[in-house]
Amino acid sequence: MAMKMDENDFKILPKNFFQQPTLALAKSLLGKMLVHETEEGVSSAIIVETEAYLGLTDRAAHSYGNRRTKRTEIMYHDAGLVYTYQMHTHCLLNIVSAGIDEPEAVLIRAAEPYSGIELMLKRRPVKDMKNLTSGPGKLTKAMGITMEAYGHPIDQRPLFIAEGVQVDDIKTGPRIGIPNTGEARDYPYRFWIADNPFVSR
DNA sequence: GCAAGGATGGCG
DNA sequence: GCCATCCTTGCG
Repeated sequence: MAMKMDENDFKILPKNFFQQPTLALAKSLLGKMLVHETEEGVSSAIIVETEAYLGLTDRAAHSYGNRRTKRTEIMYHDAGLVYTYQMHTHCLLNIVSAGIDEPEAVLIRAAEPYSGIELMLKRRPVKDMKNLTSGPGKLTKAMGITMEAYGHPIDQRPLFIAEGVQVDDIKTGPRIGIPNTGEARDYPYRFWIADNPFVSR
């Protein structure tokens, strides 16, 4: 009988993994496993694209200029908490980074389906598999991640990040979709795994 | 109150 | 490249 994958095989990354500088964390998250356990089942995907948002001085960040609102409040708290917010009709997933009152975060932009693919296709039917999780709104839909995740510690079930695969070739470039943020538009705060087909655009 | 504007996705 | 869509924000 063949070995079967189950949620117990995932090695959850501890809280201190998220306590590193935001740019370093954004890179470190590439190749890691994003896992969500729900009543419908378990789905997981390998993170292949991230973006860093550096808070107070980064005009593209929601917390730019110390804008502490109900929405951004969680960014001012501990590294490793989930910052979800709605963009148009979608929920976007971020991991809070840096220290208390340093409102920085890493946006998870794209992932490669790993397990629970049937379940993900049920949540988000697509003809081409390349479309399943190749964008920040796509991956949350496919993995059943909603605004309910706001404030959740990402080192705990049912939504967590685990050890994944070795990554050797990381690409860097400007972030996506922030045209009106002055010079911040060109900051090289976007990271992705070279040649991975699930990277957005 | 209300208008403006997105860290998007899908279609042409 | 265009637009549907809907919540958050800032201002009146």
